[in-house]
Amino acid sequence: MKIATWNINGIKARIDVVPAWLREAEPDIVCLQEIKSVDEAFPAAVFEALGYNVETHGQKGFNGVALLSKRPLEDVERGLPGDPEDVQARYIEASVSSDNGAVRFGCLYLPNGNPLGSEKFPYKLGWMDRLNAHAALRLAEEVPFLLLGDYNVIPDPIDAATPDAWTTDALFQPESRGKFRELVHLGFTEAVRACTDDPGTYTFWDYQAGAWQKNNGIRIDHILLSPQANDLINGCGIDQHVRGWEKPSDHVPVWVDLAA
DNA sequence: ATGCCTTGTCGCACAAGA
Repeated sequence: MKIATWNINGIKARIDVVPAWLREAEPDIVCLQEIKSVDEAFPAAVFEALGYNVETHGQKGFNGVALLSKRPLEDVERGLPGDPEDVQARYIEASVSSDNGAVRFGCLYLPNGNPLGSEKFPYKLGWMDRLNAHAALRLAEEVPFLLLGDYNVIPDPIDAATPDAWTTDALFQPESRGKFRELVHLGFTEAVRACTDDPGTYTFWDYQAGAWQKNNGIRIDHILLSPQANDLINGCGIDQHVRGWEKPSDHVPVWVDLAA
């Protein structure tokens, strides 16, 4: 079972590229972020025609997450627990049944947090605290569980082509990196780093200043595996070539293959 | 240092992204 995450930066603008990648990669489950669409406007029929079940947690103009799955999506939960006042659509969670039992997964779009000094940075850190608390509860269930998405965190200097350029950015602050590390240390395996320690392994390249052509990227889209999910892992990958397609998102798909 | 691009918005410039 291949399960992927991809920040598509707007479903309307990516209505050709996303199906093209689905046909090529044939993932079983896809976690989409930044659909920038309300639920009613999400083009579910396009994906249903490709054999996917669709669940969305949308918002007008910004944010928004969605799940595509060839197997039925069960026990869907929308929104990150812990703050009823939070109206930003950044989290959706569901389960599928497999030959090796149920697999549960959360699709997240973690706040960017820039600029430092604004209210956006503490919002990011608070959101991370809520994510970590929720993740701890899921880990205690001792079942296959994955947290996939755009974390907006550069974990380590090796995860940026030019780490010095990010020292004043919310994505690379010690607080952001520390909370991400705390999350992993709850007991997750970070899939991509378990598969490769190669530098130059990025998932995002800015649209500006020829970042893609220069491979001036960062690695901010991650897949975390509970121990029970990690036991099932066959491999993982980053479909970097998609960044070179016409009208691309600035992020590319990241995926894991599970024996499930 | 700033903008570099791209997206969505009841647009005719702007906010937000990372």
